[in-house]
Amino acid sequence: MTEAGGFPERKRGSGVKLVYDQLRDEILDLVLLPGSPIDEVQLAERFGMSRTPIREALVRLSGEGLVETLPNRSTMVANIDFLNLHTFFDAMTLMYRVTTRLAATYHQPADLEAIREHQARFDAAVSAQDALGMIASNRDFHAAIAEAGRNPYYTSLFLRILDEGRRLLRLYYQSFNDRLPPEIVGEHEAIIDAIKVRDVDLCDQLAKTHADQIIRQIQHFLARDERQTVAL
Amino acid sequence: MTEAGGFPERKRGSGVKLVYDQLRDEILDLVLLPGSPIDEVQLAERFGMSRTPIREALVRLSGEGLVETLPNRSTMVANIDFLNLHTFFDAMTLMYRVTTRLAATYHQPADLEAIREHQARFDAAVSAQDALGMIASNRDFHAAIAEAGRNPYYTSLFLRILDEGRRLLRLYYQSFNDRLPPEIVGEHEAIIDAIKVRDVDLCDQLAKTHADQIIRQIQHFLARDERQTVAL
DNA sequence: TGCATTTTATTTGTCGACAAGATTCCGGCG
DNA sequence: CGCCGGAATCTTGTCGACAAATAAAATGCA
Repeated sequence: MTEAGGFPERKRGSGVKLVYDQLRDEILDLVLLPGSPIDEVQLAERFGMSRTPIREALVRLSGEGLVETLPNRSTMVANIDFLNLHTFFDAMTLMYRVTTRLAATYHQPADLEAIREHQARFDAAVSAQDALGMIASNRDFHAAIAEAGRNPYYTSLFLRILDEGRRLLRLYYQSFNDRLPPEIVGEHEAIIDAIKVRDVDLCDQLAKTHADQIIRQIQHFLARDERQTVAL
Repeated sequence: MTEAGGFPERKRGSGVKLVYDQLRDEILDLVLLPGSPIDEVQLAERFGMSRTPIREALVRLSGEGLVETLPNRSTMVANIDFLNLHTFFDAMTLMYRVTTRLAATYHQPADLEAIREHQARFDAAVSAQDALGMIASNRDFHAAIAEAGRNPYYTSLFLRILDEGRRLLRLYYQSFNDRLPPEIVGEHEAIIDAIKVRDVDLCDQLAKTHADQIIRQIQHFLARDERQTVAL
């Protein structure tokens, strides 16, 4: 399990970002399950560095709500609050709408290219029936739209929501190995077109429909999941 | 300047919060001016602790955008981006509206009391012509409304926006020693009433008017400030 | 004198160590 | 047999020290 100190040399100051990115990915991909404790010493050994940079990465993750830390007690991966999912859905819908509207107004040519690129990747994931790829590229697609809207306040909240959503979806795909509804591809295309012709109202409407679609999907999974849980 | 080690004994784990709160206040109150560098060693001496907790507090502040940190270089108090104030105004208006609407729907009796308490404090500050007290209690007033709305996603973004606004207002009050328009008191009362009777649409409308009022005020200050700057 | 380069000094990022809380384990007592 | 309290163990928060990276100063050269 442990290794003979064979760690790649890393530049000064890169350690925190490394462990931050890695931990973040593992949390969002549910490699680290919600509620599971995080041991600083263990991480330090794993990454071959001292506890200090690990600690800083954890503080950052805590700031983004991906990790919960009780004073003098172990920090753990943030739980998913199933009881208040409606607040999540509400915020998600609003952010979908607002960012898409703003993208229609403020986007520049380069933005459309970036958005199309992510959509292509999403399309490829759909063809390959790669559920996890779909989840990731769907997130990137909407993140690119938010970027095009050029409002950092919205973007930061939206990114947080998208990540939380990624975690949620991943939870269900992991359990049931399911697929996202194919309508989503077409909806993405429609959104791109609406952004391109700068039709704000259409963007708003499409974003709302799109959000509803995804929410319905999640609720569908959730209902199924509850049935199984009860069955046991 | 330096002291003979006479620091109040503090509990283990309280150090970070102490320095975090203190720094945060000083940043928002413009005691620490935007763009001014922050010296970790100096802070460590000032608070009578090692650099480690200082560092953690700075990382937290950086996560909230109150501090900007370049790798291997000095961290400094975050600048105010005057060129993109419109994104700030846009987000502020939306958050005013959304949180007030949600408060109308989800508030409970205790919430109204808290809101009224902050409004009373705001009123007192107005009577005392205490501009800084007005700024602070205005922020708390709206924060309490957001809390009553019970959507942590909105609340966290709104708090960040309110703090940024506090810094902006403080900037102008510091320069001109001015007063907020008295209409605000009445607007607050109207908002409280609308929340109490759970009139969502009225809340929305009042929140928008209120946001416009404050934005106009800030822009008014900003225009004046530009004139003075040019005059020099 | 002015510019480029080396040297010094300052500041940050990381480390290992240690002590305060917390947790677990264990034995004593009711 | 179960509950309580203390000892041992583990984890976290904080510290001082050191080395890399940067900034500042000093030196050399044109």
